[in-house]
Amino acid sequence: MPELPEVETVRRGLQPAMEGAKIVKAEVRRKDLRFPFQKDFTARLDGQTVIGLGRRAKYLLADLASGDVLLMHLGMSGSFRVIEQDDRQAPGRFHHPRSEDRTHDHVVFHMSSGAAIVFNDPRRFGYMKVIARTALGDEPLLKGLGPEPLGNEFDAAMLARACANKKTSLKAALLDQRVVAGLGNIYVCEALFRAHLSPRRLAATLATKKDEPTDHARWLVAAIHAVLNEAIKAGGSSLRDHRQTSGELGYFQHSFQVYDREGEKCRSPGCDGIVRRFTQNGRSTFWCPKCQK
DNA sequence: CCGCGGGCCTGAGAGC
DNA sequence: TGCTCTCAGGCCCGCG
Repeated sequence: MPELPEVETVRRGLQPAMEGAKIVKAEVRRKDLRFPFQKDFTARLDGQTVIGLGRRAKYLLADLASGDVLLMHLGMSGSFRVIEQDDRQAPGRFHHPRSEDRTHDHVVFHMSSGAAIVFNDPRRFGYMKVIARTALGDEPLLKGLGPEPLGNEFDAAMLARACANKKTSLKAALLDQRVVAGLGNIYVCEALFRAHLSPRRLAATLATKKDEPTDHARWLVAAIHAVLNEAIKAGGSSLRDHRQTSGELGYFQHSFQVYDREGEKCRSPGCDGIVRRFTQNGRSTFWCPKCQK
């Protein structure tokens, strides 16, 4: 499911239920998600107070009082929902994708407040792992990640430098988590559209020969900032699986300009182009050939 | 080192 | 209705 705005939406939804609360018991309902659970996974969570809930790229990180960090990734289809104590008696009251089908509820955190936090993931591309906070810097899953797109370090100069020696397309470069961490297929398509840049353009064209950022790099950074901030404000995009932790839908999908709009009219003012789709590195790219150059 | 394609899973939707 | 096929928001790994 989830790109940065969806993960951030989930983080904000989980925060009130997790921060300051204790995980009385962690329940794991199968032996693996994408990877097998660590042998001591539940033992390291049981009885732990959650100090804070953060996000790095598409990862959620729960800081525990023990000094461990619980690392969580939603994969393609992972979702969390928070069931308040009052609602646990009446499960029909909250909405959830496939709300009748609890088959894919793989992990439950039973919290000291009486709330249950349930992780559901049909495709099981998601995963969870407990690591020592002191080992965060060596964690292979996080090690290669580029800058946060909404962080201070990410600007046109940095993006240009990261792309300067790339031999690949702009689309592929923005999907590369080493270049910038947190974008996925939807928001890359949308950002390129807003910047009026072709997904086929070479990534290296964002930099001059002296590795200085071009105006295109500046447009693109502005477009990335705008689309992510707007999407977060909208609670993310709900296509198939993404829900907020309350069960509510995000609504940024109504603001898509190109994603999933193949054959429809370009929404750029004054442009009469048609949105097209093609495959790049095995993924669908949506764009307007008329106003993205 | 880099870039690409395959594979991991299940479910939804299209077409027959 | 039901089968088969394609596709899906991510990321690791092995290959050239």
